[in-house]
Amino acid sequence: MATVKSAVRSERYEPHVLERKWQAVWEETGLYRVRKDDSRPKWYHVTMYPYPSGDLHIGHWYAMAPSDARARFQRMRGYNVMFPMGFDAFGLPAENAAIKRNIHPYIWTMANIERMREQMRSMGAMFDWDREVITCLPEYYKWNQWFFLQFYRAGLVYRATAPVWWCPNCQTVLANEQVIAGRCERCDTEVYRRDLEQWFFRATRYADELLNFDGMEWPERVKTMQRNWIGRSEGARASFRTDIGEDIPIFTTRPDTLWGATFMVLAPEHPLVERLTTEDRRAAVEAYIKDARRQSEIERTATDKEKTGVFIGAYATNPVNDERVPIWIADYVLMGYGTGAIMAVPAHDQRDFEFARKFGLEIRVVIQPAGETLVPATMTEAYAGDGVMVNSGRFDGTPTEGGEAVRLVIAWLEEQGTGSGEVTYRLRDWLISRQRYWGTPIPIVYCDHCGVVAVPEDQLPVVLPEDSEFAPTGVSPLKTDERFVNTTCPRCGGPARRETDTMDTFVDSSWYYYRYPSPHFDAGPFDPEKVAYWAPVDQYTGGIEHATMHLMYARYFTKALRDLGLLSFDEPFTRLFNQGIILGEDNEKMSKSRGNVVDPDDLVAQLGADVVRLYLMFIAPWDQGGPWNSRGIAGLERFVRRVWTVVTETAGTAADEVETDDARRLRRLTHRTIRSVTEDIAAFQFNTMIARLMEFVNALTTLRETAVTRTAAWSEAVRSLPLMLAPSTPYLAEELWERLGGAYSVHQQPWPQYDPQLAAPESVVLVVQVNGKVRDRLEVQAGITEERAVELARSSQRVQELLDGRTVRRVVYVPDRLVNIVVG
RNA sequence: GCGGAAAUGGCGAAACGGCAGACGCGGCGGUCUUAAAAACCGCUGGGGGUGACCCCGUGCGGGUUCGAGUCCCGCUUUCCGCACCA
Repeated sequence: MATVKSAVRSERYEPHVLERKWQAVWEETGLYRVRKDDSRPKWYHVTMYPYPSGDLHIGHWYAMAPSDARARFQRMRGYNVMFPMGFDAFGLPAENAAIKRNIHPYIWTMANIERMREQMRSMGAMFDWDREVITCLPEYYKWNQWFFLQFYRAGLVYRATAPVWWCPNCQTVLANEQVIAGRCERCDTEVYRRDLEQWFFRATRYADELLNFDGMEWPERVKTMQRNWIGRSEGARASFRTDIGEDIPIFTTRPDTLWGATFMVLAPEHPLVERLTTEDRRAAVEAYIKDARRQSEIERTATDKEKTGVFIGAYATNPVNDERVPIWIADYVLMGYGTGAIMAVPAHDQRDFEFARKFGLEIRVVIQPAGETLVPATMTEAYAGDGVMVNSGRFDGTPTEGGEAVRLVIAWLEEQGTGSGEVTYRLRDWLISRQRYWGTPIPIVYCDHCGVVAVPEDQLPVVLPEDSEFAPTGVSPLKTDERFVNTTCPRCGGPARRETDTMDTFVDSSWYYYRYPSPHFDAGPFDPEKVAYWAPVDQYTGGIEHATMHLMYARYFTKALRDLGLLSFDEPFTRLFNQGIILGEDNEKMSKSRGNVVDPDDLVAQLGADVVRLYLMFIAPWDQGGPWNSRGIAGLERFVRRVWTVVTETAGTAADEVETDDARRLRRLTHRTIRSVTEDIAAFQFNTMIARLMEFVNALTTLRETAVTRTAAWSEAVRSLPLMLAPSTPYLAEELWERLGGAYSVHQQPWPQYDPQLAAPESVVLVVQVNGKVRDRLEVQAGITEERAVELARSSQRVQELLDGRTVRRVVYVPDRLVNIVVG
C-alpha cells in the first residue's frame, strides 16, 4: 500500500497535511477508479459538468461537494459507484477571449481546464479522472457530427429558414444577447430580422413522449416546467378559403366558437400575406411588416402592449357559415405557433376582443353564459367561460360544459371535410445552427452540382481549423477561413463549400453522460456494452436553470438514440435533484462587479476542504441554497476540531464488559444517530444530517472524561464516527479511521448498520395536555400501554388541580407521545 | 396575466396533525489565563411573576380538529418559471 503515508503524524488537526497526504494515497492506490463489477449493483451518479470559465466558484463547490458526499454514501452502502467529471468546453466566452486577448480558444479553454481540475482535486471529490470528457476535443465532437448524420438520415434533421438578427453594417448574424435595444452591440447600427437557412433537430417528433415522466423521480417543479414548455393544446384545424382560392388553415382550441369568427389575423411573416394583399393596402402592409421585423422579441411580446395591425384588403370565407370575413395582419399572431393564422372571435377571446375594439370590428356572441345575456355593445372583456351555443346554426342550444360542444363540432367538421381534430404544441424544433467558431462544425458541404451533401462518416471529424483569424468583426472566423470553406464535394469531387455554422453547445451536453463509461472509445460514440452496464444515470444533480433546455434536449437525444437502435431505454436520468444557489453575503447573485464573490480556494487555504464541504452542506437545505455567511463557518470548524479531539485524544479504548447505564445510553445514542444520519443523507437532507452528527459529538465530548470510555459502547461510538463522516469529510474521516486502526480505506468500508431496537428510544417524554394545552411532562417507558399512560397522566399533581370539579369529556391518547384530557 | 414554491427568534434553520425554535451563528455570563485568543460550561422568542408557574407567539383573516407552523378557504408579500401560444 501507500508509501507516502509515512508523513507527519501530528497530534494537532492540520487539514492541509491530511489533504496532501490522502490525495497522494488515493491517487496511488487508484481508490476512485471504477470498473464493471458484477458482485454489486451499479450506481451511476452524474453531477452536471461545468463550463471551463477558468475559476472554480463556490457555486461549483455547492453543486459538487454534496453530490460527492451522496455518491460516496452510495458506495459505502454497497453500490459500484461511478462519479465522473468533465468539461462543457465549447462556447462563446472562449471565442470572446480569443478576440480580446488574441489567444486561441483551444489554448484558453485547456488552460482553464487544467486549473479547474487542480481546484477540484482540493475538494477531495471521488471523481474518476480517467473518465474525463472534454467536449472541444475532436475525439468527442466527432461524435456530435456522427449523430448529426444519423439524425439527418433518419429525418430528424432538416434545414429551414428562420429569422435571425442581422446587422447590416457588420454583415453578420447576432445572438439575442448581442442586440441591445434594437441595435448592434458592436457598432450601434439598427438591426433587423432576416431569414437565414439554418439547421434544426426535429424535437417536436417526441413532444408527446416527452410529456410522459413515468418511473422518473424528478422534482415536480421541473416536470411542470417541461410540461408548460411543451405546451400541448388540443383543438381543431379548419381552413378558411380566400377569394384568390388559397386556403388558410387555422388552429383553435375553441372550435365551438367558430361561428363567432368575425375576422382573421395572420402573422406578419405569413407566406400568403404577399399574395393576398390588395394594391391599395400594399404600402401600409409593407410598412407594418418592416416595423414588426425591427422590434425585439421583448418589445413584440410585452403583454401590456397595445394591439397593432393592418387590414390587408383581402377576405376569406368561414367554412361553418360561409360568411366572408376581412383578413388582417398583426404581430400578436405568431408564425411559430399553430399555423401562423387565427380566426378571431372577439366575443370569446380577450386578445381578439381588444383588437376588435381598437379597430371597430364586429363582436358577435356565440356562447351565452347561464343567467346573463351578453350584449356586444356593453361588453368590457371577452367571455371565455362556458355557456350555451347561440348564433351557431344547427349547434344552437348545445351546452359547452365538459368539452362536449368541442367534440361535437370537431366530429361535424370532419364529416363535412372542412376541418379535423388536432393537437398543437408550443415546443419548437431545436435550432442548432450557431454562426460561431468555437463549436462543433456541422458536417455538411454545399456543392453547385449536387446541392446539400452530407460529409461521409469516414471523413469525420470535420476538424476546426487552428489558424482562423479572430477579428472583432462579428463574422464567424470559419466564414472567412478560405482553407476551411473551400473543399471538394464528397459526391462528385467538384469544388464545394463547407457549412460554416457550428452546433449549439447543448448538443454536446445532450449525451456527454453516455461518453463517461467509455471516454476514449473510437469505434462509436460509446461502447454499447459499457453503456448497457452503466446507463441510464441513476442520479443526476445540478441547477434548476437547466430545467427546460438541457434536460429536455438530453431526454430528446436519448429517445432519438433509442430509435436509432443505439440505446435500449427511454430516459437518461432516472432520478434528478436540483440544488439551490449560493448567493453573496449581501443576498445578491455573486458577481465580480458586485465584489461579493466567495473564493473557495481562500477558504480551503484557511480552514481546509472538509470544513468548507461541511459548511456548504449545513448552511441550508441543499435544494434551497441561500446567502453565504462568513461567520457561520466557524461552527463547522469547531465541530471538526471536536471530532478530532474526541477520536484522537481520548485515552481508554480497552473494552470493559461492564454495561453501565452510561454505556447503555451511549449505545442507544450511537444507533439512533446512525439511523438519522442514514435517513437524512439518503434524502439529501445534509443540513439535518450534520446537526445529528453534532449532537452525537457533543455527547461524546461530554462523556470523554468519564469511565464510559473504557466500554465497548464507547469504541463502537468512536469507530462509527469516521464512517458516518466519510461522505462529508473524506480527508478527516480517512485520517481518523487510520488512527483507529481501521483497514484502508474508510471509503471502502460498509456503511454502519443500526439495530432498530437500539435505535428506538427506551423512554419517552409523554406530554400531558388539558384541553390541548401542555400542562405536564412525564418520562415513561417507551411502549407504555394506553391504560397506564392515562392513569399516570390523570394522577399528575398539576392535572389533578386543573381537573378539580370538572367533567372529563374525552381522553385522546397518542402512543408514546401524549395524553390530552378534554374537560367541559 | 398564467403556473410553481415559499413566509417560523437578532441571523441560517428544525419540527410523521401532537412539547414550536433541534443544530449552528451571533449575544450575555462564567471557568482557565497576568491578559487576550482558543477551548470548555451555563443562559439566550416576547411579556408577567420572588417563585412553582402564567399569558402571548410560526405573514394576515376565517375554517376543520380534542389538538394546526403543518390540513382547507380567502388575502398580503417575496422568489422562480412561462409570458399575446389562438
